[in-house]
Amino acid sequence: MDRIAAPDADRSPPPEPGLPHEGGGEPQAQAARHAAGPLLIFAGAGSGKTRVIVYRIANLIVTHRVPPYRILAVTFTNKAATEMKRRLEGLIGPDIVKDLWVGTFHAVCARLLRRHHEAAGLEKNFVIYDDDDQRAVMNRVLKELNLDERRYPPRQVLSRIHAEKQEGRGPGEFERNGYFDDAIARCFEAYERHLKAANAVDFDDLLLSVLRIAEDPTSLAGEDLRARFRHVLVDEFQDVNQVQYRLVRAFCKAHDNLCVVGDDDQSIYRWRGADVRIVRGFRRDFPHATVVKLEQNYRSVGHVVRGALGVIRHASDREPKELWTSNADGPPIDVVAADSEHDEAAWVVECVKELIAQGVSPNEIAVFYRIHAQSRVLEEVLREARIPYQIIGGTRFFERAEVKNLLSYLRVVANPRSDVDLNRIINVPARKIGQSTVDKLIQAADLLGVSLFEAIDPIIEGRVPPSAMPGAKLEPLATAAKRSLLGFRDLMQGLMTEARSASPSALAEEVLARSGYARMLEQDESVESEARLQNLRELVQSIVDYEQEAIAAGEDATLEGYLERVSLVSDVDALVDMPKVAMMTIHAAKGLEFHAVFLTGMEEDLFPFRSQDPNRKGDIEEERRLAYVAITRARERLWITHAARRAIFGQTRYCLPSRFLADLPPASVRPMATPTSMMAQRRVDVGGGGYAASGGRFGGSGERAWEGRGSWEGRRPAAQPEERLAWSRFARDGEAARAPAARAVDRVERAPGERYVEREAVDAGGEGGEGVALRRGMRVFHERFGPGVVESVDPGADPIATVKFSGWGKKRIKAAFLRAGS
DNA sequence: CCTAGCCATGCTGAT
DNA sequence: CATGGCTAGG
Repeated sequence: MDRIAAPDADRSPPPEPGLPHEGGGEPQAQAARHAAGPLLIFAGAGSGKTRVIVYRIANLIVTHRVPPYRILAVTFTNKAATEMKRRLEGLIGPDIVKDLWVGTFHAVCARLLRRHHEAAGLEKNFVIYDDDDQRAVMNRVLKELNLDERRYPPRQVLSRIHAEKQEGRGPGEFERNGYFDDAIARCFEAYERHLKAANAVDFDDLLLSVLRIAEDPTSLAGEDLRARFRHVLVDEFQDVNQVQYRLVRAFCKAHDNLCVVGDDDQSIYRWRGADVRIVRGFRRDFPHATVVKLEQNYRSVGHVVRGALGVIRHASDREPKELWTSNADGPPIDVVAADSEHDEAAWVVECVKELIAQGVSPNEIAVFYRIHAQSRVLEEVLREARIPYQIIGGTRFFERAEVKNLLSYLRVVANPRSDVDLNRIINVPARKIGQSTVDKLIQAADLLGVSLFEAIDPIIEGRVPPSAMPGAKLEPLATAAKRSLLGFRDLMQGLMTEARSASPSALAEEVLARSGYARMLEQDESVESEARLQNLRELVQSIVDYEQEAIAAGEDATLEGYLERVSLVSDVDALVDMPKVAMMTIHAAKGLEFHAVFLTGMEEDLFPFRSQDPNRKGDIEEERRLAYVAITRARERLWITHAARRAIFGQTRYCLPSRFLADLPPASVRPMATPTSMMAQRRVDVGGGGYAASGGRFGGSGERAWEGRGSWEGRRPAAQPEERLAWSRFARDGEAARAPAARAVDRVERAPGERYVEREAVDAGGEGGEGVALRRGMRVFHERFGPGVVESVDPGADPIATVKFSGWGKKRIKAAFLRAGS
């Protein structure tokens, strides 16, 4: 009976495709056996695309005798790369696998760029600047150009620049429209100049630099890049940007042995330059391409597949395809109405507990959310319940201040020209080098045209080297500042000397000891300092891990090697196979699958997300595809939760269920409400005549395929009318809400114990209808637009309210046409 | 001239 | 609500 304890027992595995001894006429096998020329695989969610790539690589090596080092397989995360290697090792053995080029675009390009750094005008020890570093550079640039950072927010300027770079354009090709763009163009130019001076690259540069080399017909390095690979495979092809596409085309120029696997329905990275048109235009670019469609889903139960299809069916502009499955229906999707984010979290934890009690391993359970800010409440409740969990992303380990500080020390040791890193640590721990001293140092560096580190000696000695501009004059430093600066220089030089002989981990220990960083934290006996020390120990351990891995792979463990790896890992990659419940954003969930999935915060404005900032326009279509990705991660059990109110970004919002919920086929859904939510509901029923009698969209029909089936019914009976209400009354057609109007109930911030107070207020309110005052945050119902939330009210004899409706947006409505909604 | 504490202001998603 | 810029104190 227990399908939970044995998750995939009733699932037949897909046919084994593609190994030489295998026959098979399935699309999977066809794709795996395809040997030469362009190949496009449209792979629906759960159709086994990783399997196809793995078998195809094995086939190329075993049958077609392609040397492994001539094969490049690009994945989207390091985790996917690791998984791919693991599976290949089982097929063809570790010795062959270690010669393959498997990795993310960024990791592969970093490796190639180390090899061809000269062609890109970089030193071999270049460092990779992350978001924070980039912002620091941009702040300096804005200051240098005398631009007001209120008018030119560093984030926005950077995002413009990244957009350009992702299209393959440099400052020279920047198209200006108006004088605002002139400023951006100057920032762009200065930003590039600063990176270059610091011997640093950003993420875009990793790809762009390699691309420029690869597309250069005259350079030897370019020739090497174009001839290096004989087969190129790209996973998640729907999410490549122009630069990445040009890159793979350059790699394949000689032979067109390009195999791409993608699903336009899962394109969720448009905001970072991904261009779905690339996958859609592939057949135009490669008219002789073989096209294979994988449309059978082997992963999920029927209800989950149909739920996902319901959502994606409404997407405009998709490649025609129809995902299907022969898997059993399985349990329906539970759509759960909660009262608040706390109520939602409590529900999730209860369900998780139950799953674990059923024997489901915690690492087969995942909790998804749209944005990181949602994770905190969930985390608190899980911790309280002593359920092991792991948060993927968020305030990531490598973004913690202490971790970044230690890394900055190491990066300066590796590359003294890295100004951002030097600036970060020059006074950490505090060593009496304050802002004014640093300012003078920056000024000196600008004047002399050298890095901050190189400017230390000249400024201390007050001498101007002959290379400097004529007439250059340095701001004199106070004696105390000179001494501090000298101490810092000696510290760093000592560490650089140490680095020549010590291992990276030993060097890290030295940094902590000599810089006084460890002592600073030890002296402060606060809990935070304790945690920071622990994080630093963890970081040192990660260096040790790296060294051991490098030795095992027969490579040298270098500081540069470690720093590069650290710059490119994401937390998804760190997802360990320990029995922990995984919590992550949906973006991080792409490519993963779990037995049970909780998709939380399914509310308008949160998912689909809409920014407060009216200048930033969301993309509903991309949000829809994101919902599709989320749903298709679940193999068997899927809960989708939404809350009626949610405190987020420092304010309480009143929320409508997401429009995507209305797209789920009713027959695959089991609507529910948390106990607290039901209480809230009953209050309204008492006050206004109630929805209970109305039944609702799912009430009384024969649509409930789940009725009386499966062990879940017994444990969590859901067929009580009340429990369906909170969900059903927001069904898209608004049918459920034809019930007699409930009167105004303002649910603002009321503790559970206060609910009778509220009810009294309702009872005292007199007749329904006119006498009801509309208030901000109140839920209302309109005959045509359905349920909505009041945003503001223009008072008067005939008040007009601005109401936000699910799926309709904001409308101005006369209060007389509105009924209280709940 | 440095440092520590205060107040204010932006916030999706990630290699 | 967290980082960061700013001010007052040392």
